[in-house]
Amino acid sequence: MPPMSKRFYITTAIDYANGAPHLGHAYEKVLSDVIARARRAMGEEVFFLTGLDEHGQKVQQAAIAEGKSPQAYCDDLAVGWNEFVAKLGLSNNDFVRTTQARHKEVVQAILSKLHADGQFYRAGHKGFYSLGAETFLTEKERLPNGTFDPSYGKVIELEEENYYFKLGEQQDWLIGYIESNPDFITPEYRRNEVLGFIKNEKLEDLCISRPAARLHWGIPLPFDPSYVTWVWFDALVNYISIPCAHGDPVIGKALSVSPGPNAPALWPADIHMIGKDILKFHAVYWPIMLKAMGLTLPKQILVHGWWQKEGQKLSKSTGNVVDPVAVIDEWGLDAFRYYLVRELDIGPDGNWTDAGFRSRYQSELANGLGNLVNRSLSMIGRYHDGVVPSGTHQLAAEMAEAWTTTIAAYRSNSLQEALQRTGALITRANQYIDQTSPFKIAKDPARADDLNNILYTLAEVCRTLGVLLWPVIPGASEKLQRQLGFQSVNTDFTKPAPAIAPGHRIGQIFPLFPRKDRPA
RNA sequence: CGCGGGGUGGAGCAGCCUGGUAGCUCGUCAGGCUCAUAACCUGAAGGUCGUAGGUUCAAAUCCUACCCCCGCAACCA
Repeated sequence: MPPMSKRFYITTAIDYANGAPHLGHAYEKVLSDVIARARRAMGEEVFFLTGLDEHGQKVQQAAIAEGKSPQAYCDDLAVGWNEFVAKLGLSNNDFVRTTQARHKEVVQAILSKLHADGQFYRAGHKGFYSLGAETFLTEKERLPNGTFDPSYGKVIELEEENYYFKLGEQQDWLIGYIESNPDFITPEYRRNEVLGFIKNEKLEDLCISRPAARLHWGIPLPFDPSYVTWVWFDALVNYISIPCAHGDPVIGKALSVSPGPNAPALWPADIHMIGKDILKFHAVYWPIMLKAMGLTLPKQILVHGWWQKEGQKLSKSTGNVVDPVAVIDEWGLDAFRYYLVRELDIGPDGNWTDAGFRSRYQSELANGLGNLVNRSLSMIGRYHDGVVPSGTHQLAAEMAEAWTTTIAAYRSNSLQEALQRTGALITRANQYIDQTSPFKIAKDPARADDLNNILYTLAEVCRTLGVLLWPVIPGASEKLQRQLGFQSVNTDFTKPAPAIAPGHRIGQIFPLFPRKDRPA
């Protein structure tokens, strides 16, 4: 066995276990999955991690409200989230839950190490505390007359001691790091946002504990069990606790844990995929935590935007939501994944419209890709008894162009562009059919060679489309390749698919994306 | 001055970093084709690229100011 090389390690943020999954969760997971699949297609070994953040006050309260123990509450939720992951067709290699022993052990090991290193100190804080919301209130929440909104219930002045992480005086090196690593935070405007923040504000030390008397649903501080760990110090650690559990040597060394045999090398992460709402935690706190632990920083924090629905903010209270499961059930997983990737580049906010979804499905998937494959294969069936003829590839240049540019786009995480590049080949092939008119040539036996060239060319184009689209629409890619008569699905970007052998017989033909002209 | 994003033909978007014929999907109009999922192809109409200045031989793209829309604002210890 060759030594395990560094794998491409990609994570999603872990979702907070206080409700059902929605479009935003689906989006981040699909983007990550497409990148993970594309990297595998490029021949890299990939480790793709997603999971659940299960500690915290809201979870504790929700559990009490349902009359369950917090763990039972989380266990029940985790079942639903795992079903969701399967529904999205994710190719994740693990699923972390922060209540798992393998995670908690690492969090405690880190806390012990940092405590021993003198990174923490204990101090008091005095302020207004809401008994109802179980949180300290700030001056911003104070009404002009000095009182607080009645929704906070009884508010008392409280003084409390907690543990703090020495975050201050850390910003100089971080500024330097971000400035000298332009790809660390992507897109660029998010990087600028972080730089603006840490240049203009003094970093305060970070409170990393909560008294267990107030919040017991958390990981106890190993050096003071009367406190539990602040949720972010718990949640962010999942990115290294799971590699550690798999035996990652770099993390093992930092935490003095010996790696197992055949342990995969994962850290540093290649991509942390996150939403713009948690940028500060990932771009400021997390790097400082890692440095304190003696670990290198992740290679890239990739920040995606948020969806609106019909130009309005997604909101449960107004019912302005997109239910990913309902969309998948109605339109299919591939159509759902395709729309998310095609409609919105990673970074900006996007707008989900039902009309837009229907339009992309109809024009690009059904009439574009689906119909091209269908008409191509149907002609091979009709004019050549379902056997791909040998011939000259007449769109070789265009196909090579699509191949190269699509893969380059995947490599730079420009997923939207990847689909546009592939789409250009679909358009070109449809033009080609019209220009060459194989359906006319087929009537003239003297032009059999011309016909063979066309049918062969179309078969090659269709197969290439199947390979290039696999990361985004794996289901349709597999169906396409099966219709082409291939038993095993080609998902290899490292070299163009081998020329279809003479005598190759296509499979059974059926529409890849059936049109939906009338309500079902 | 809290932070951030955006304003590109009727709709939704790309292009902006690395200035140099304004691109894509849909829609509209007119043709063509018939292999195919009433699909496909061609052509046309339609844009002062938010406004005003500036830099430049040249600005959607760089700079400045302004207007308008939108999101975020925390377990804020």
